[in-house]
Parts: sequence; structure tokens; C-alpha cells
Amino acid sequence: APSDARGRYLRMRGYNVMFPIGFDAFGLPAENAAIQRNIHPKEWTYKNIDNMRRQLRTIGAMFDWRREAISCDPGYYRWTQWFFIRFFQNDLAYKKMAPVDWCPHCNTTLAREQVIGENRVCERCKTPVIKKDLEQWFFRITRYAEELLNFEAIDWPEPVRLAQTNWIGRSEGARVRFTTEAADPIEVFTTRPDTLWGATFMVLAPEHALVKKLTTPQEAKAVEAYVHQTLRESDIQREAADKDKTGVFTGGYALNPVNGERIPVWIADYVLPTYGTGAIMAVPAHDQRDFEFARKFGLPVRPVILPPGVEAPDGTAMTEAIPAYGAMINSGPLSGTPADKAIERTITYLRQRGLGDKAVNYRLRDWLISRQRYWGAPIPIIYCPEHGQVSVPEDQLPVLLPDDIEWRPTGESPLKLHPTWKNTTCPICSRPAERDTDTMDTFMCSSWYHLRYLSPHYDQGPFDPAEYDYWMPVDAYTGGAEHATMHLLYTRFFHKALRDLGIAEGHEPMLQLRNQGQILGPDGLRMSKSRGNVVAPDSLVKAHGADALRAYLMFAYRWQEGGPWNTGNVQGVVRWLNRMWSLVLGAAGAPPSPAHSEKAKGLRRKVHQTIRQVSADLERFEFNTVVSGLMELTNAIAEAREAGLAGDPAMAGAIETLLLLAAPVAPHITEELWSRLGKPYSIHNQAWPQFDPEVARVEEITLVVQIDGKVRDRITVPADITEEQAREAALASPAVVRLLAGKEPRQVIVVPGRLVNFVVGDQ
RNA sequence: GCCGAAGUGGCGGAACUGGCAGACGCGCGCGACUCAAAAUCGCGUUCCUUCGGGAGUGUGGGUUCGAGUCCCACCUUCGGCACCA
Repeated sequence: APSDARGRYLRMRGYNVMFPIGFDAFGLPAENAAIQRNIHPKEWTYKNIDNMRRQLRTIGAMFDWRREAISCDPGYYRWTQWFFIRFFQNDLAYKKMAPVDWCPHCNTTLAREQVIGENRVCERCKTPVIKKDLEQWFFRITRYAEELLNFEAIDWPEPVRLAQTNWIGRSEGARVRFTTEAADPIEVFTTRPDTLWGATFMVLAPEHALVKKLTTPQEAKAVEAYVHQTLRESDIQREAADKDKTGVFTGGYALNPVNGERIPVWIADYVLPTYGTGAIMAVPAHDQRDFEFARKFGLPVRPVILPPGVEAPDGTAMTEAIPAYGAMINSGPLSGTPADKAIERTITYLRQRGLGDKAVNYRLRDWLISRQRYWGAPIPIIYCPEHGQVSVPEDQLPVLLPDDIEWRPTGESPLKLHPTWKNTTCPICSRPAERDTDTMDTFMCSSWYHLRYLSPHYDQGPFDPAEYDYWMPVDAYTGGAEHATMHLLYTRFFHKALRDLGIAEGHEPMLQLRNQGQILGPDGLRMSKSRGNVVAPDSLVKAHGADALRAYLMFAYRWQEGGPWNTGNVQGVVRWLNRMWSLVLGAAGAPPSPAHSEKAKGLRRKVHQTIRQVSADLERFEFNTVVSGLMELTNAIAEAREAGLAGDPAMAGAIETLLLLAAPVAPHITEELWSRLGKPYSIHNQAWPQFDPEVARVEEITLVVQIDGKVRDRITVPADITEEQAREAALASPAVVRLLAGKEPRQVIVVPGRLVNFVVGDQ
């Protein structure tokens, strides 16, 4: 409702505003709810949409329902699949093995929210969850890592930009090729190539491909047990810095390429398979994690960097790593290299010998889009024994999701179990072939829904290019900050990919983003049916009307923060709307009299101050002060009427302006009052009131008089008073005369229009 | 553990660039209207006070003539997560 008010405001300002509505309807929640209630996900979803539509209609939002888009409609996901195929054809989609959380009892993939507690058990059967490798589809978002770090073209909140920047996680360093004793290469990425001579052991992720080969028969049992144990852990658990380091020796050794040293190879969970190369050179003297690991397992610590101001460190006596940069020591031919040349010279050294090179690494991973679920858009790929992965021809889209399916948990991808659905023929050779039985991540559907709003019924493409040219990019986008590294990053990637495929134009999909908080249940927790704390707006609408609900949602919260539902606060806006109603309808009265001209001027001033404030706050998404400003104006008009201004032209003007300013907040009541005043339909087609600074200007101000920063008096002075006059006026104040008692102020601070501060106290 | 956001009366929240803390409301108290109640209207409402004042924006320091606002350290709540080599 608050952003709807902003849309209405912009429309009155003369903009052609598109305020679309849609439903991101695929996904796990629908599937789960359906399983619990034993009702088909499709039926459940469309029932929900009907209900939400009904609720949304009652709040009087300016939604353009002709543009409604629903991601689980075949007419929508036809194009989701079409995009997938474009990505596939242009090497932006590819398949590889990747681990999923897996419940061995239910024999099914689990989403992260279905894995419960510290010991990570299945939410349904409490069986300990393991990781299982499956072949899955990925999008090459990492190809855009560098470009996604650039936010120059968009006005997005700093916390979101920071979150995306950290998530992409660019770091510069070098790739260095170590080798095993059997001459297998183990490549590592390091941000500190200058510490290469201090590598005293290596650590591989337990999942690393070489672990099996490196492990000696004596260590096999321990290694296998450790690998198994690691697969039970979440990444967050593996990465908790306060956790005791764990790991086991593989029995194998590697050779440090710069000095030929034979160093042991360990595995440990703190090395992640998904970051860098899944292997590190451990330099315990200069990396804290490696240091803790070395101390725990009695591995040597050899300092090779001497930062300025540090005494020659002793590897056996150190109590923590020295991460600072410094001159190289104990580093063979490069010993003595100063700090500012250390990294560069080491890289040159490596390059000359073919041992490694400069490298940029990102922690961003490719986007995994396969889901072993029913309620999603089927992946439009066919597997032919002869031709491999073949995309479904565009004229055969959409690949329809079948309705007759066992969606309840049986242990397999539901589409796989359908007796006939997966059987098809190869588009190339027409011989029997099988469909992909996974569905797509719903973030795929939501990455382009703004484009479907342009023309939801268009069937020559995902959107009508003419509409695209008129509307895109999105000018204002609102949503929760919790999507910073998911939806908001995916949609930027998606747009850039479409741009490179010649489908979209421009570099960014959404120019301005503002984060919206969430309205919580009365208990301060997120509203959810399972908690039973859902407050439906229906009853409030029924009791007090849609305008009351709208005003409440704007007034009772900081829009960016949200907060718990608090029925008590509804009273305030209900009273305000009632007061506005009776004030407007009871406005007639005595004709203007010269005695009131000063008061009329004051009323006009308040009107124009309110125009300024309300307009600015609507622009800035400061919705609670929009309503409080309207309340103040209402109070001022009521006061003016009490004071005998009822028949004054200033009164009629004030009431007209109040209605126009309140129209975005309370569209129904203001429309009705507008027509009762005999004004032309509709108030929402009127121009937004013009602010006149001359009328709003104040003539007198309250000047605060302070002594040593404490307020001692307030005096009323002309607004255009000079500094000198202000000082004189303040000095003449009785309170100042009394308290200064003849003392000469050491210093006088005059802030024009605000205060005068006499400093007398001693230093 | 790491990153981000937020801590202001009994409650929701104002306070733009460092300049009157508590706008606007809720609630509460007193009063008017009423046989009475509801609704409505008026007045009051941060705390302490010897009525001169004093204290006060999560806690402790700092910068400044002046700090809710800036800096340092810490505590609590919420959101996100990745020991990032």
C-alpha cells in the first residue's frame, strides 16, 4: 500500500505509471503445503492466488490487472524455458556434478530449510542428512562476476551493493602448480604468493579429486572416516572460525615448486571444494587458520616475511600468525625483496619457470538451477542416446508440467516416476529419448517477471519489444534486503546475459532499488500459518475501510524496517480520516473578515509547508511522516475553523489541497469528498499541488539562547535577523542578563536562524 | 564465527547537513457533553525536583562551543552467510 501511494503521487505529478502485480507461484512452499493438506499443488496455488487477488483488490491499489503475470501459467513458463534454451545454446548453461543435501531415508533431496538443527537431520524423518553428488544444470553467472561488481549505473542501497560485492568476493593473487610425488599437479590459488617459501604442508578439501590417489593404505581408514564426517557438515559449520581445527594426514607428499621441498598433504574441512581450486598451500607463519592447524598437529612453522617493526620471528615460539606484509626472508633467491615488490617479483619468478601466474579469483559460484522437485518449470532438455543433450525445439514449448503425478514424497523426482511423461523422441533423429526430469529454481522465474509485465499475453516472444522500448528499465523497485545476494543478483545477471544475447538492451534491469521491511505478526515473528500469527487485513478493511488500512500501513511503521502488527495504532488513522470527513463537509461559515487576515496567512503558510514536506517524503519513501504531515494540516484547518476562518477563501484552498495531498493515501474517501464538493471527477486525475516558497516562508522564528550549550531562553525574532542583531537580542534576554551577571562571554556562537550560544565556562 | 541493519517515553515512531530531543499518533489521567455509556471535543502526559533547576536517545570512553547524529570499544535484537586461502 505505501508504494501504491507513491505510484498515485507520481501519476498526479504527470507520469505514466505502471504498477503491475504478479505471483511467483512455483516453489517449495506450495509443494510442502500441498503435501501437508493432501491437495494438488496446482489447485492449492491457484486457490491461494484467488484469495490474495481478492485481498489485494480490497486495499484499493492501482494495480493494472491486465498486466498480471503468474509464473506457473504455461503461457509464462513457456518463456522461462525459452530463456533456458537460449542460455543452453550460447554456453551459458551447462551440466556438472554437484552435491545436494540428501535424506537417505526419504531418498530425496532436501532444501536448506528442510535440514534441521546442529546435527543436521531431515525435517520429516529426523534421519541424519548426507551430501550426495548429482548431475545438475548451472548458469555461468561467474562469467559476469567482474561486471556485476560495477554499480555505477544504478541507485541501489549501500548495504545491498556491499552484500553483492562481498558475495562476488574478488581477490587478486596467483595460481601456483604444486605436484605430488607421483607428478600429479595440485594447483592452488593464493593471495600471498610472497609467502610461498613458507609453505610447510598442503591441505586439500576432503572432496578433492586427488585425495583417493594420495592416500596411503595405512591412512585410508582415517581419511575415509574423515571424508564421511565432513559430508555431514554444512558450509557454515565447516567455516566457523571459533571451531577447533580438524583434519587428517593422507600419508601422501607434494613438492613445493620453488624449493623442491617435500611437504605432507593433509585434508581438512576448512578447505572448501567450491572456493579456488579446493586445495591450499599452508603457510602457518602468516595465516591464522594454517597456524592453528599446524600447532594442533605439530607441523613446522617457518616465517618468510619480516614486516617492519617486527623482530625476527621464531617459528617455534610464535603464538599467532603474522599476516602483515613485509620483506621476504628465508626465501631462496628472492630473500631480501622489499614488501612493495614481494608479490610482483614472486609472480614474475613463477611465470619465468612455468610454475604459475597471476590470477584473479572470485568466491561467486555458478548458479545451480536444477531442482529435484515437482512444482517448477520443467527443464526443456531431451537426452538422446545418440545426440546427448538436445534442447526442445522452440515451437514445441512449453514442456507442460503434467498434472497426474504422485507429488507426495516417495523418494524420487516426481517427474521421473510418471509412467509416460519422460518418454519422448529426439528432436534430431526421432528415436526414443528421455526428458530431463528436474525442474528449474524459482529464482529463474523471478529473474525476468518484470519483462513479462510488459505484455503478459504476448506470444511471439517473452515480451513485446514495443512495450519494452517504452517502459524499460524499471525506474523504481522495492523489496526486502534479504534478497540481496539471491534474487537481486540473479536478476542483474539475467539481464546482462539477455543483453549479450541481443534480447534486452541496457546494462541494468532496475535503476532504483529501495528496501522494504516486513510486517510481522503481533508476536514480532514473521507471519506464517504454522505459527498461527497471520493477521489478514480483511477484518480491518471490513471494520474501517481500505483507506484506514492503507493509512495504517503507512503511518505505523518505518517502511524500511517493518515491525509487528499492532492493532492499537489503527485508532489514530481512523480518527484522522473521520475528522477529515467532517471537517470537509462542515466547512461553510461566516464570510471573511479583515480581523482574520493574519490567521488566514498562517493557514496558507501551513498548507504550503505541508505540500513541500509531503511531496519530499513521498519521494524519499518516508511514508509515516507523509501521514503525520497530513494529520498536522488537518489539525491546523480544524483550529482555523474554530478561530472563525470557516468562510475565508484560505479555508477553501486549504481543504482542497488537503484532499489532493491525501488522495494517494486515502483514494476512496478523498474521491468521495472531492465529488461532494462539486469538483470534477476524478481527484486522481488532478495535478499535484504546486509548492510556493513565498507563501511557505516564515516571518518569525524562535531563537534558542544557550549558555555553555544549555538552553536558557527562547526568544522570538524576525526570520531575516542578522548575526549581530541576533547576538544583541540574545544578550538582552532577561535570563541571560541574570545568569551572565555581568561576566563577559569567552566566545559567542551564532547559528543564523537557530541559536546563540554564550561560552563562559572555563576550559 | 563473519558480514549487514537497528537500539530514542508505557507503546508505534519524529528529529534533513552536528544546533530547541520526544513532531504525529496510540495508551493513560483530568475535564466538557450524557440519566448513563460509547462516540466526540478540551487540557495534561520523558524522569527526578526543595520549582531555582537537574538528569536523559542500549553501555563505557572520546572529538566539539554544542552529539540521538561523528570517532573508538562493548552489549542486545533482527537479517544474511562463505574459516575465502
